[in-house]
Amino acid sequence: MAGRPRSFDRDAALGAALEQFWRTGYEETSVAMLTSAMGVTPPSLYAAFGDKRRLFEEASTVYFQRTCEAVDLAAALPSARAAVARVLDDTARAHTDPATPAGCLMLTEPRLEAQREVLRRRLKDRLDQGVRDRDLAASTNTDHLASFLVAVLRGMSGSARDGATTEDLLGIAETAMGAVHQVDRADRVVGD
Amino acid sequence: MAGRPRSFDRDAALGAALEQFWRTGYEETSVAMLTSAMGVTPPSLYAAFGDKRRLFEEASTVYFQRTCEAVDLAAALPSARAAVARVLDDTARAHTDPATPAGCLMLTEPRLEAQREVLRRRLKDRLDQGVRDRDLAASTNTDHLASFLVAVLRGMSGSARDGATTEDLLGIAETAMGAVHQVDRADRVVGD
DNA sequence: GTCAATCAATAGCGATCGCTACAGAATGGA
DNA sequence: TCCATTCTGTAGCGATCGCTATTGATTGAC
Repeated sequence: MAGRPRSFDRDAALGAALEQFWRTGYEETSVAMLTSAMGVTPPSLYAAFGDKRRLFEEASTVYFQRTCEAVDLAAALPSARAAVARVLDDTARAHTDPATPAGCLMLTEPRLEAQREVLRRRLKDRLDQGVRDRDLAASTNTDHLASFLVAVLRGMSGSARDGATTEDLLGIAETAMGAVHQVDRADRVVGD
Repeated sequence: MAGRPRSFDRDAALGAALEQFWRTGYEETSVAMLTSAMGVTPPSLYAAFGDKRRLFEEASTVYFQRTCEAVDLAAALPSARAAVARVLDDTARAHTDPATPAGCLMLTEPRLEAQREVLRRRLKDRLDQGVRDRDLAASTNTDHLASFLVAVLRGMSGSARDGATTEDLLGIAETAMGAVHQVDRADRVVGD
């Protein structure tokens, strides 16, 4: 029944595929690049992962779950403002980590729109909680603010791909924080 | 000396190429897609524009000049804050204009990094002028603010490609404005 | 040891990639 | 009119694309 065991570590190969997709994006990554990065021949790749699209989906799911864990960790902070600051700070550092490709696969890859919407939704939920906790102004438009934050994160990812440094991204993050508790100026003055 | 005249309008063909590049990006746009969009056969394309890369450069230069004109128009507004608001508002509308592809070629295409840097520089110059005019706080970090604005514009472009509406982008733009004159909170309170 | 099952590697499929050789059509100058 | 020149379209170049038929190697079950 049981035949010859596979000669490579599936998880390690998946990780290598993720890094390649991360570095060059879905369309620009050829199967030849993947097999080279994974140390696997094409038939093994297709036997283990189906096809290029499914390999990408599996790899991007790993990536997505990592991202969600980081966001959940930040969301656990006591105030919405602190949570947002943490997400922005983490992102600035992660996007320029020399140990990984620049930028963020989830924010850069066109076909991961659904994951971006999930991220947006999580941010909005945390902001809504912040409004209930009264650490954000009651008049805060959390929809706009969440979309704004995703846009900033995405912009940071693009800047990182263009060669921005950690300090550049931290500057963007710090500037973006200026928009977080100031959606309604009357409330801001009162609230402070 | 003069041989057979070309049978197509070069500028019109260039415009069609621009739209195709705008819609699908450089790498994802094949020469076959270009010839189809331009109504021209491959040899005519190569005779008139050199090769795919040079055609892209010519088309993106047209696009870049249009963008610069719009930014210069906004920069002519009396206050830096008004200029930034205008750029954000224009961008929100342009990125969702049904007459053109969603998003912005200059902000989305990886190989147009140099143009993004020029845009960033123009924004920074206008912000510096705003500091000199005292309509921005003296402590404003115009480098960070300019990088932030490019990141937001870029995020808006990506959101538009994901299907965001004009209203979505206007919400992002409005939220981003909250970060413009609030870089230093002490100055903000005094200044208002 | 034998066999069924599962893997790995070579080699190459049809399609598309960016690009061009070639030949015919259309022009202005002599 | 005839030629040099330039454009146009067909047809196809070599390379790469995503993917797979085929074969031989390696395993556990019996």
